Amino acid sequence: MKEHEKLFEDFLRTKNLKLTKPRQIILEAVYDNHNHFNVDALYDQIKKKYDNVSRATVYRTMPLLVESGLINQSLRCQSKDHYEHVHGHPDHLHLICVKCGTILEADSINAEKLLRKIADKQNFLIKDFNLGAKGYCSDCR
Amino acid sequence: MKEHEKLFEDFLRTKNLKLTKPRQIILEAVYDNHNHFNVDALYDQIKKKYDNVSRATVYRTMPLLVESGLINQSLRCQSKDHYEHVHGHPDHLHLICVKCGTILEADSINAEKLLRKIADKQNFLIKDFNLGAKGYCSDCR
DNA sequence: TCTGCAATTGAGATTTATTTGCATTTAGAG
DNA sequence: CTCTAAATGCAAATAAATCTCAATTGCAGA
Repeated sequence: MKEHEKLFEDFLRTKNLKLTKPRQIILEAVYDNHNHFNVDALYDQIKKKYDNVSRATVYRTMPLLVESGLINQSLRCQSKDHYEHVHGHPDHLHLICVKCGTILEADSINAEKLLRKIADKQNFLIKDFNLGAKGYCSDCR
Repeated sequence: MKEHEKLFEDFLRTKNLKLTKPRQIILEAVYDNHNHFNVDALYDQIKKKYDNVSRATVYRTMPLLVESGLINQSLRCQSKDHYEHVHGHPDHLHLICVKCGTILEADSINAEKLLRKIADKQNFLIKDFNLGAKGYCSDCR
């Protein structure tokens, strides 16, 4: 059993919930995604391999995955909720309390550096972080 | 004319658009909100003072306000698009190119410090920043 | 001030995302 | 194997966001 599956099962157990087939399939699909995704895309992806997981189940599973800390709800764009799974990658680690759900930030990570990285790769998505000042960019002034 | 109104008008002019009554009313309502809001709430707020601005116009104006840099689309959501207006407050400054729309981050701001501040005030909302690691919080271990 | 045109609007219809109700099925403890 | 709570699929219901279109408005130029 993969680690994230184990983690999810542990989480579910704490709430008297079960790791069912559909939930396994959804989790697997989530982990096949290495970028942002929305429920619709995830559903399509799942439907290619299995044809018996309903959209409603996917919708019902997302909040559980978020609460478990395995995925984040990332930006909402195009009128859709977007998610991304939490990698083992240092830049994506979370400080999540698996007992009470409390998440604390890691003090060893330089957030500014990370923001720059994100900014470089994805350009303007960093505006959602509320850091900034108005003006002109070098190309425009 | 208030400063933000002027800024919005300038922005609109660069796109051959006009600062109309409904847009003024919407902008005013946005600036009466000192926290997050969604279109629905904004619409209700407007309706209390004026009864002739349609929901469609509010929806149509939001992207313009975002593009102008006067408001952000915020991270928080419950299947609704959320916004907040950009204050003059240092923690909320944006580096927005008003010509081409390019936004650059301010290098003098310590993002980590800011993240901590946000974390302190709002607790777990920082998870949207994708910084973290799993574990237990001091209360739980 | 008047005219013409592009931009804008309101109202309602429409599309799309998300949630819910319910009968049926499933997981897992005993 | 049996029982029960949890989970599912389907379809219907909500709710959010967008679009259509006829009517209106703002503004540049005569």
